[in-house]
Amino acid sequence: MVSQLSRPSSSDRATPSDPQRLQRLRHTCAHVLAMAVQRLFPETHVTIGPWTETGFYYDFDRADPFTPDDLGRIEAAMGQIIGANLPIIRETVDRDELRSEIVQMNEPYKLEILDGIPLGEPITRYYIGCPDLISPSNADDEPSLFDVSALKAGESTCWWDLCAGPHLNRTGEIDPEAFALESVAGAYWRGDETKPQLQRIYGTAWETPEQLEAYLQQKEEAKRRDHRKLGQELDLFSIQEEAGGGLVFWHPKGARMRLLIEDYWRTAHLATGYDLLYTPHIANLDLWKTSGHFEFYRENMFDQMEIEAQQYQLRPMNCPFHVLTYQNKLHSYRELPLRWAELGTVYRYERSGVLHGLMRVRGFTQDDAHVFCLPEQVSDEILAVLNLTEQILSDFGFAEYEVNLSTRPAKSVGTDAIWELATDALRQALDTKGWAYVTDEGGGAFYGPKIDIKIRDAIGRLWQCSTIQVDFNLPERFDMEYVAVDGSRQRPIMIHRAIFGSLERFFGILVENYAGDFPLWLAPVQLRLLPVSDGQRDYANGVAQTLKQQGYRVEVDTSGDRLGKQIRTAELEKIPIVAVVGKREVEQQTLSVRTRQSGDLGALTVAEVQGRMAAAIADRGRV
RNA sequence: GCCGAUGUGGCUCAGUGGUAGAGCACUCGAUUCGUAAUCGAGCGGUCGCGGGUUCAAAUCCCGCCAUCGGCUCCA
Repeated sequence: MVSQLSRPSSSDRATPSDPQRLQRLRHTCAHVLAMAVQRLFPETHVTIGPWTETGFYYDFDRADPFTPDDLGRIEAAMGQIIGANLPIIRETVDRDELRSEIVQMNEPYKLEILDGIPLGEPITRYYIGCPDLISPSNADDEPSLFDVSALKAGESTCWWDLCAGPHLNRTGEIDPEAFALESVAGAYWRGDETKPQLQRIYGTAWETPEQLEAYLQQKEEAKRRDHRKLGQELDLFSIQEEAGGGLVFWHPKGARMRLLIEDYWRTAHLATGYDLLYTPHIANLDLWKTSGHFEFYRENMFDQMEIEAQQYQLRPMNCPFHVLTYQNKLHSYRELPLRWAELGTVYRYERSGVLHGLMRVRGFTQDDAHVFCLPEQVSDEILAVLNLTEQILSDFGFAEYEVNLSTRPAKSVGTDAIWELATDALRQALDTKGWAYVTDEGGGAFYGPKIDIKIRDAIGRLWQCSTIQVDFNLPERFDMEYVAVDGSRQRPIMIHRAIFGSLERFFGILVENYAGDFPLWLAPVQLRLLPVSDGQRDYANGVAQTLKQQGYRVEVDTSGDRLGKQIRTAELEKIPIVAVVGKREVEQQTLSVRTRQSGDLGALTVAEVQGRMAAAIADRGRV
């Protein structure tokens, strides 16, 4: 038994292998964490602790909060448990025996879990360091929690958790250099906010220290790209306490970029058969009662305001306005499909704790559109939306997607026939497009099935932006009609779709994707001219004027700083191209060009610079 | 909304009960300069807001607001 207490040798730790092993490892880490916590804080109740994408967590019930300091102590204790290489033993147990044991231990959450296991299912527990296997002589040299001789009477090194498993065989199989505790957060028991709030300790765990290092670097990279940080540094936008949380101020540079995005979007839509609408940001509350939002979406709506004894509502969505526009006259089947798009600003009440930079705000602009069409047009319209989505997203540098098709949920409106028609239309469009997708059975909205598209960014993260939804509800509620071939009144099908989703959010994603280093066509300032000394200021201004007249975003550094400083400033502002203007350049009527992408390009004429910029803009690339 | 953390000049951050600090930015002066920081001076803060304790509060206590990490929710 001595070997079981020895420090783990490197051979105990497997080299990278299968994902199941990694999950076991992470799950075991969660147990080791819980064991360490209960050793250090015996009054703590345990609950659940699963593995996650990057590690593990365990939820605890304890009156006092865990401090960052505690985290360090817990991590050290985990290191000791791992160092002691304790055996992990699975035991199938009798439900009633275990029940009385849990009652005696006063672990109410475990009791709830046990009682939730269906009768007849095997019940297992996992021991770490079964006391029978450990004798005092085996204690390690250095005093530790698991130095048995240091234990008080009645204490043991043994710890167990009710758990289905699976786990590693010994704690020593965890590489002590490949895990780390990350943070403490509140979490509700069973994810239900009416239930007690627990303290969740998050950790990360990997097979090797190198993998841990890579993960930590990825985290650093994400931090470096954080749109909130870059938004401040590059002076793109702000969110101000005085105005309120979740309300975005677009600064000149951010606004310039937004304008470019909007112009691109409008052009693309007009070119693909859309018409554009502008509709109000508030409307009579009755509209929202008709649409059903007041009943079903109220918790996300700002409070109503009273205007001359009428209730008005700030809009959380654009769709009712587009429906009203449709209702303003009688439509023939010959007019359909109607494709109406609007950069529609909406306001939604979000609980203060969920606000997050540009990603989650209270006022935002959707690149919304609604297609009103005949049933037989649905499939083609969906396909057209998919094509437009691909064109737009790829122009912004996103070429990889993950697609979900969500089908009819249990609670829903509409007939089987119409659900089938719509779901088939979505499926058929995806098949024609040739996109692989995952079906989320029952994941659709109550009013219709939908396709969601996630884009993968430069560091591999997925962001859900685009959504295409078929809606049977609003046409019904508003009694929408068109006149069919036979003169009868028929109900059109309505498709909601957004490609960016929210301009604010998409802009945030762009910032993170490019780490603020935008391709030339999006860069708020494309070229900055740097005069070496005051004598070149007029020439620089002249060149800037010429290029500005051609539509380029050009400015002259007016700081009076030395060249080195001007270059440093431009680099920090991530300006794609700088052009040094000194005596030489003025004499030869050239610019000495330096780009972020390619470094020093030497002396070029203004026409040459203009040509290179035009080429880079045309292919949405860099100089 | 809930749990925890944080909040000090425009920005990044020192300052744990005794006269509010630094760097950058900004302004002014000198320098007219060749590819990532020229030198000097100056301006600038009721220390998130409101209350309380104390002779004395950025510092201790209470409430609120905002931000950050999560939960829940979601574009």
